[in-house]
Amino acid sequence: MEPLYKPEGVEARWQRTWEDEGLYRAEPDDPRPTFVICVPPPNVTGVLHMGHALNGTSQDVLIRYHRMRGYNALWQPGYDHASIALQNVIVGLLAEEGIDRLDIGREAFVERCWEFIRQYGPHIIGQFRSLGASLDYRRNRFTLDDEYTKAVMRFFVHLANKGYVYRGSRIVNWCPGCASVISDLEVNHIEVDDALSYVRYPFADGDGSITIATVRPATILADVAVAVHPEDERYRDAIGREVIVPFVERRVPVIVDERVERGFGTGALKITPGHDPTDWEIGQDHHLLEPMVVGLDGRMNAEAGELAGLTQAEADERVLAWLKEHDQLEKRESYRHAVGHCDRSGDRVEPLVMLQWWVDMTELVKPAIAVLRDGRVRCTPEQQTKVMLSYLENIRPWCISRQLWWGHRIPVWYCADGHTTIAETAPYSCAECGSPALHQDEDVLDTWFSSALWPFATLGWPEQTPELARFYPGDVCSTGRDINFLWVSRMIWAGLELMGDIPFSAVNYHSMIMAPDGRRMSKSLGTGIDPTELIDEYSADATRYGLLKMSSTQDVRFSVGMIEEGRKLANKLWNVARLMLAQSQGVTPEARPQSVEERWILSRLDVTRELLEESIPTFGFAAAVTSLYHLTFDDFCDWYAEAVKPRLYDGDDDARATALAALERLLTLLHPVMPHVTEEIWSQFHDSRLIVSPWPEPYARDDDATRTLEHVRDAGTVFRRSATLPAKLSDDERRIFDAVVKPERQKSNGNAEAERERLRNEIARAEQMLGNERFVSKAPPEVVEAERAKLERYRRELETIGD
RNA sequence: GGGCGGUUAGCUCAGCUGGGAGAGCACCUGCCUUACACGCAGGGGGUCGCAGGUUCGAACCCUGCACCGCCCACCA
Repeated sequence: MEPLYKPEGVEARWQRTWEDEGLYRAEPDDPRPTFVICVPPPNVTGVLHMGHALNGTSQDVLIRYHRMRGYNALWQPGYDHASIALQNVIVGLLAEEGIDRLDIGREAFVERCWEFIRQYGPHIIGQFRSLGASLDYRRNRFTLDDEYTKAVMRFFVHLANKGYVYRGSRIVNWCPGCASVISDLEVNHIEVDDALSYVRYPFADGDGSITIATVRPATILADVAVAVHPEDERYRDAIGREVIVPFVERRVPVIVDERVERGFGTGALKITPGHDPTDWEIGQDHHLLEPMVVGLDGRMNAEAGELAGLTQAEADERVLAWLKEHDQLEKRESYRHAVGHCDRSGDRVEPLVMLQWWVDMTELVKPAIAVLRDGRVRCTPEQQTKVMLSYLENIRPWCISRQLWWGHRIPVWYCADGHTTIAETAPYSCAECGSPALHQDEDVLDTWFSSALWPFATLGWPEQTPELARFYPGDVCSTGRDINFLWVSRMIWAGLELMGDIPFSAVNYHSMIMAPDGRRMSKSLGTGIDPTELIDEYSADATRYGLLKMSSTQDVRFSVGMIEEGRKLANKLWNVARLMLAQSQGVTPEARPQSVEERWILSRLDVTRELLEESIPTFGFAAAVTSLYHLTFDDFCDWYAEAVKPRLYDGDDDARATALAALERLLTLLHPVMPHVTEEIWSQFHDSRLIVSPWPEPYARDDDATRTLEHVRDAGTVFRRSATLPAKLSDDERRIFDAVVKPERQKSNGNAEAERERLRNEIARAEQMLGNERFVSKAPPEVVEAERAKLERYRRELETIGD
């Protein structure tokens, strides 16, 4: 064994070995209790990013921990077809070749997508492997596999049969860049600088006018009414009269609606149901027409008459010019407001009225609301429960159709008479008229429609497989907050609807790792840090450690120092193992503690075991790795190893056997976090595999040993500062003292006076507190008692130092 | 506009239900002591964002303010 731990080669070797020996596998006929993690399937469009690496590591810690604790632990890999994201990637790749997707057609385009999947799908799974993720790689699933597609079709038909899925004409978010509608959750509201134009609409009877405010003058062409608030005194006389829409000079009514904000603009709102969500809702209630003057390309369409073909900005100019000419533009003021943009393409979203497929959510989410309320599904951090609930309680219809080619095609067929047939597989004839001439809906489903089924479709649903029976419901879903609504909430209600049970009982939201400058890590900003480079430079073990240390509940800035800490830990472990193994050839590990430091380290190991048993299942990974670091450096190496070293050299077999037993226990505790280096060391003195070794049993704590060690530590501190060896040390204490505290440090004695000063101050403070009657009477007795003990100790120490 | 979180050492962050301000890195001093210089032993460094309040006692609880970040959102 080399003095410097070199992870190159070691990690890949163990990853191969563990997988080849089938140690990652979970089987349905394994009778032990199950532990199942639902892994967010990464998109195939990207490489592993920091979020994947952090999430993968925390899940792997959970899986390895539960595996060691004797669970039948299933962690199943897979990836998502990422309908809109991948389609955009392929469109971009084609564009580089100068090809338009419309030129090559749907079939060829989809084939290009599959080529991409075949090329990059294994790539991202391979990156999880190099992190040491102990997924059951045989069970890899893809959301567009035949079996999975069957589940998606069953889901759609199920919802349609229950009346939740319907086709309807509603206002949608149209993304001109993606040439598709998107759901509300895929819209980002971004602040933009606009101008608010105040426009006079003359009354049709020629008596005066009413002024409205708009940021989109060109949409005036599609106005069907002007609305005011029912209790707005200013407009009481206007209600029921007609106004003339400028430019198109159309007569429209003045209506009342409570959704109008009296305080905004003039308190009068032009109603354009074809191009604004609020207006659309008002239009629905008042049975207004929904004309549209903007087309799918974002330009003015044929309905815009002489403005047809212009961009909206150009059309705005033309309308404003007309208004000025006719003295109907009262004023313009600059105005900053949030406007919807497509999450994928960044294009400004165009609200349009279109015929699309929808899921009516209100009833579907009720069971999900219930399980979140009663704690059957718990979130960490728990504030997220409230966030999720407020989303579900205010849920709106979900638009699930997309005008894309890549994805699950909607299982709906139309005949020439316009009848609709909904079926899991292509029907031979129309369900209504029997016509065999059918054509399938051209659209595909929202990619998240299939993701909602992930926890059970990956287990074989709708088939009743042994896997499904054994591994559903699962236990944990670990993810980022960014897909809370898109994915997590949908798995919960879909699981309850289709399986009649929750998909998991705990959701862990990991922190977001920001770039060192505090900005979001992103490829486009150039702030991304590639975790595979960290693995190459620092090892997977060190990267895992560092990421876990960064995984607090809040968002955190990336700092390479955490990873370096992990590398140091691996190296430290390697070297203390080197010491112990070199001294213990042919010795069988067995805890036969003879001395106080041995009793003490076994006790310390057990304290840490208990701490890990509390923190790991509750996702407190940062606390877990911190305790492991201090256990290894401070307790195991700096105190225990130093103290026991002389006896190892002396050939004390009890000390050697105990050292190996303590090392074993340390490796076991560290294995979930740093699997490779611990397995490598383990293999130096075992034929078995650490990955499947049992988690340590509780060990009787030894408070006496702890007290002794603390006494030596205190004595050492006093000794160093005073250059005077304290008298009353027992034999055991003196031995540890000689081994660890090292007498030659006698020279560093310059601080004796400063130390006396400190102790005097402490004594004065404690005396003051104990002299405070209200403190003594009102503070809990144990606190007062502790203060008395401190006072005693300080006085003793001051005496020990002497003058 | 609504909601959530943050502000602690030069940097990145811990600090659980109120009771002696912590870690890692960086910095300074001394050590190549036969496991480890990716190390060992020590050290300096903080008005816990600001202002009030509750309490014997506040980084922690309450109120207000400032700044930063995130999520949600149909005031045109």
